[in-house]
Amino acid sequence: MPLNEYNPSEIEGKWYKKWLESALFTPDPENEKEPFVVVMPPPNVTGSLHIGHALNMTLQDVSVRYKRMRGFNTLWLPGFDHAGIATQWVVTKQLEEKGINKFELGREKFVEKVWEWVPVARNTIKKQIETIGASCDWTRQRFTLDEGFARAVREAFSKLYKEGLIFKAPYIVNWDPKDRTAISDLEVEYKEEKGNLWYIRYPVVDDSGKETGDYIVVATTRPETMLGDTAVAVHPEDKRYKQLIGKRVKLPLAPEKRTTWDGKEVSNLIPVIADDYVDPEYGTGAVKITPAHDPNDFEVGQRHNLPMVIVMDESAVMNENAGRYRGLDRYEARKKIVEDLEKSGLLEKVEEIIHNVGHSQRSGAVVEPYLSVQWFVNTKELSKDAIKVVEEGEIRFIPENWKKTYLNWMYEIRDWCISRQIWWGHRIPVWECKDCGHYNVFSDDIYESIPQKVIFNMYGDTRIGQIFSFQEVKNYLYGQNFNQPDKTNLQFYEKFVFNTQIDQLKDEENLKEFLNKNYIKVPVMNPEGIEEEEKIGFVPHTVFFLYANGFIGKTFDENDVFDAYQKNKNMIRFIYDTVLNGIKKEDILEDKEKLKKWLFDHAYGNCKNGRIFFTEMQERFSIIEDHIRETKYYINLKCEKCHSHNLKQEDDVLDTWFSSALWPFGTLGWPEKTKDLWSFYPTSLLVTGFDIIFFWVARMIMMGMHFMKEKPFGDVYIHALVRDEKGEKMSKTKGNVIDPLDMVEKYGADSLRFTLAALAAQGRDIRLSEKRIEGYKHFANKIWNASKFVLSNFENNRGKVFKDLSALRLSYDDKWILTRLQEVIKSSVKAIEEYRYNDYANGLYDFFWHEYCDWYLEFSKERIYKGTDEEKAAALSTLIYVLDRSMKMLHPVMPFITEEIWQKLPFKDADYLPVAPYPEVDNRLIFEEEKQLIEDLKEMIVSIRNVRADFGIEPSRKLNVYIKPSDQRFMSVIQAMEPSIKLLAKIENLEVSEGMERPPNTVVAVSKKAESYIDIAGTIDIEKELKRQEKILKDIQKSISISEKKLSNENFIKKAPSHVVEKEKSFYEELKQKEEKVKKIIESLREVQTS
RNA sequence: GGGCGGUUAGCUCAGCUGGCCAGAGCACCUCCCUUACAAGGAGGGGGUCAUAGGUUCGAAUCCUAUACCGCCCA
Repeated sequence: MPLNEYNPSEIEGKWYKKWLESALFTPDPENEKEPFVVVMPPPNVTGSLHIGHALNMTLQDVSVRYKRMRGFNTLWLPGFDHAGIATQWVVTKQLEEKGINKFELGREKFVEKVWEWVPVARNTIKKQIETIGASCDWTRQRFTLDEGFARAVREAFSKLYKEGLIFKAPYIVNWDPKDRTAISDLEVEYKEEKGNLWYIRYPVVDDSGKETGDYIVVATTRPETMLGDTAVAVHPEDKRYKQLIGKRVKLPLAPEKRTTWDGKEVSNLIPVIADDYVDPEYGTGAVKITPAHDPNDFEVGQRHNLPMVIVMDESAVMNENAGRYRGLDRYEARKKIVEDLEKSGLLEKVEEIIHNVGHSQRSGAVVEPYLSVQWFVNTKELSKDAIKVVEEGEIRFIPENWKKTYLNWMYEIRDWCISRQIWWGHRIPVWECKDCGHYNVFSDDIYESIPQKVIFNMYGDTRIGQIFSFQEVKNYLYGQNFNQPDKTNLQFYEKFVFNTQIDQLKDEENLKEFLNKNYIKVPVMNPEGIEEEEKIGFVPHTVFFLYANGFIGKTFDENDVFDAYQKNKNMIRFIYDTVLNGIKKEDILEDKEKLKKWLFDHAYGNCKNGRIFFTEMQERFSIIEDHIRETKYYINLKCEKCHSHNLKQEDDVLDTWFSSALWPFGTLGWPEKTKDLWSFYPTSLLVTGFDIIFFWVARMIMMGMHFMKEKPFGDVYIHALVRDEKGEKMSKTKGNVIDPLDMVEKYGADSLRFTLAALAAQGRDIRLSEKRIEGYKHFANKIWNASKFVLSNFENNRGKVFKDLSALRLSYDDKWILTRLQEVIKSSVKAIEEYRYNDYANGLYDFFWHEYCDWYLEFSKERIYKGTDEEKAAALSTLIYVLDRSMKMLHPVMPFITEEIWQKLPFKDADYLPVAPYPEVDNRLIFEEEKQLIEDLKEMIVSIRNVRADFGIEPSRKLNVYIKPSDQRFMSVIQAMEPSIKLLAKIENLEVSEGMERPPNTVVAVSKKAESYIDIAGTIDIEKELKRQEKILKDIQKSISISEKKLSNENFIKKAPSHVVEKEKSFYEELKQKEEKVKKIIESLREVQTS
């Protein structure tokens, strides 16, 4: 069936579905073929993909599709990033628009809202990725906050903690006062801003604290932080201040007593200390030291053991340490303080300066260096192997210059602050014991059985609490999974998390039994409808709880109850605090005598101590059982140190990048030793942008080396940033993103992909213009129409087309295009393997358009329309052959149009193009001589066309042309190709002979292998022709002189490589011949002129 | 302040380890609706490759310096 007009939207929709149905992108880990693995950088679930993602996806897909066609067992694993702060930000905004405040909503409800949003964003993005044609394996789709990742994160955290590589410490962090969270160094953006440098006098005091009248002047850009000063530092060798070292100064404006972060009192008389850190040349040579609000000062403070005074709260509002400035915003306080200093004559001067101010990448707020207690990863330790593997070239950066960037950063890596004071993310798996203060870091290692691990993971995930109901567990386990909508969460656990069947949780009965057996039951009473005197209080509930869970037996006395209570006091208190906080606690249980009495009164009045029977008990307590609303279960977590149940999990969540750092192995099943992990780790290639080399790439390498003892990937291709037409960075937060779907709609995914690949030269930013995409749509159209031509002729000549070209009588042009094809196959492979996507795309563009279409197709027409069967067979078979290879080569970059066309071709060697073999060079189809002859023929045709244009002869006018070839060989080519030549050069009559003399009134076109005499049918303007030829001669002679200069240079002959010299020589010869020819023409023209 | 990169045609950019008098797309000019394609065809104009030195037989390509632009880190 012939093709209609090219309409991308008609053909792009259908193929993707078919590919997925045929599972072309789902590799088998047991396959013996060499693997090629790429993990997709997971897009954030914040909105939709921008053009930068499209570039990222396209480049990955080109490499992945290419490798798949080369026969690799190819896996491209897709997924999504929960993107902590970014996603929380998006949802917060959405809620604010509805007038909902997240703090009023509360953590649990807020996180629910985020979970509602995530699939919305996820599905949009997924659809975009599909629309672009990414050949990734959706059956392995993952999420950085899915069940498996939650487990992997806890495992990683716990291991690192136990190895001493994670610690909690007070430290200066970058504090975002708007979002009220710490952020990492990398999340701070510095911008140059105008500011002031205030010079402030600190009065020197004597031993008794009285001002001596001297001052020491310090300079600061942030005067409000002076309230937190605990020293003034000078350089130890600075003569100006030497005598002041050890003395004290009085901190102006500060209250007499301030309190350090850990509750100690600090006076407003602060010491002058000596430290090398101070640059005596800079400012006044004296520096105020604010250890709690400046990173450098913090270090000075550590060295000198200075107290640390925090003067602001989490929102950057001045706190009680600020005395009379308390309650003011930091900038109001700054203003006020400057005013007050001025009034009291303590402000020496003000200088205007330009300085770098740190802003939060996310919220834009000015970052406040702030002392707080945070969790850190000791990256110095982890960086060792991560440095080695890059230094030794085991991991390769492309382009290579990123290696240096990476290493420089790694050499000076700082501890990584991983705690974030937000709600959306992996909650830090640390449970602080409220009784002994011990930090318990739990992973599911504390359980033996898989079902228990599952429940623990659900708990650690905060999907269920430490106290949970059957219903909650059931709903979750049997509910739809986020990654794999056709699976339940339990099935996801089985397949992706534990890699095993979990029968004990499979149906409700088993599940209930499992819970009853393994967890402490907490009866939750229904207080309504109970008579006042029977209302369940703390004591009866506790006794029942102890009884129901077997802490005391069927028979018991006050000793049993007392002991059991004492043993489980923390747990009971915890449970009561959590689920029964309406009930008043009583101290009866703490006192054996009271307890005895109570038991006697309430439970077993007429029975003897220790011998009450169950039935009687039940009679009394039936009232309680009647009022059990439901039974909850309690996860029996205990402090490792004091066994208290009074544990509280950290509220903070982990930096998103902590989980994405595990991406290359977490997605493959780690910490389980799965087949996927075994077969597909380490991965082969990572394609990403340079903006996340530190955030992500470096951390994946560190974590990969640490946990897998092996690099996470071999090659790291760093692509350019796609900028908008103004050259500005597109970013999620700026909102200047371009929706690639618009481009797809207008120009088709193939055109968009081709554009991105063609622009992806290594090392430079891409400034994308829509024009460019439009241009490449024209290319797609060209492919379409050329194919239409080939296919329709094939339809009309089915029997005359052959797969094997060796049996055919190939003509010069067949051999030429086949030779060119081999060369292009070779260069395309080289380009793609070296990640020169632009060369790959442009190489194919040129070949297909300017050789296959512009020349070969045109050459072939004569034989197709008028040739013998034998000639038709050769031409059509070659056309089909080259088209087939071209579609294969173009497929990685233009998957849809190539599939559409290829499916219509004969001799298919696969069901679908994504799994068809990439073309290999066939040495039998290389014909050097014929290739050269056709190149010469092309030049001859162009020279004739040039004459037409120069003389303004319309293409419709056919000319008579006489050709004098320079040798016999070329003459036979002309004869063989005569009809085509006539067609291409629009010639009416063509005469060829070696002894051809220029007929009168003809214009001459000189080419390498021929002189063509063109009868332009009319008297020629001799003047004009002379001028034209003289110009040609001049150009030739200019080249000759350059060439002569080279060849006459002894050193060139001696030192240049021989092939260069040879080339130059033959080039010179050619020029000389041409010069000769042109000279003769000019001569004859002159003769005509004078006669 | 430290580091990295850029400066090539009017615009957007290629040009890999130095080797045919520098290329593409778009834009521009001329001619053409020739049965695959006007989303096309044929032809054309346009650059002392930022500047100044240097290395070399040979430099857009390597080195040094300068200017301007951009990015990253502190």
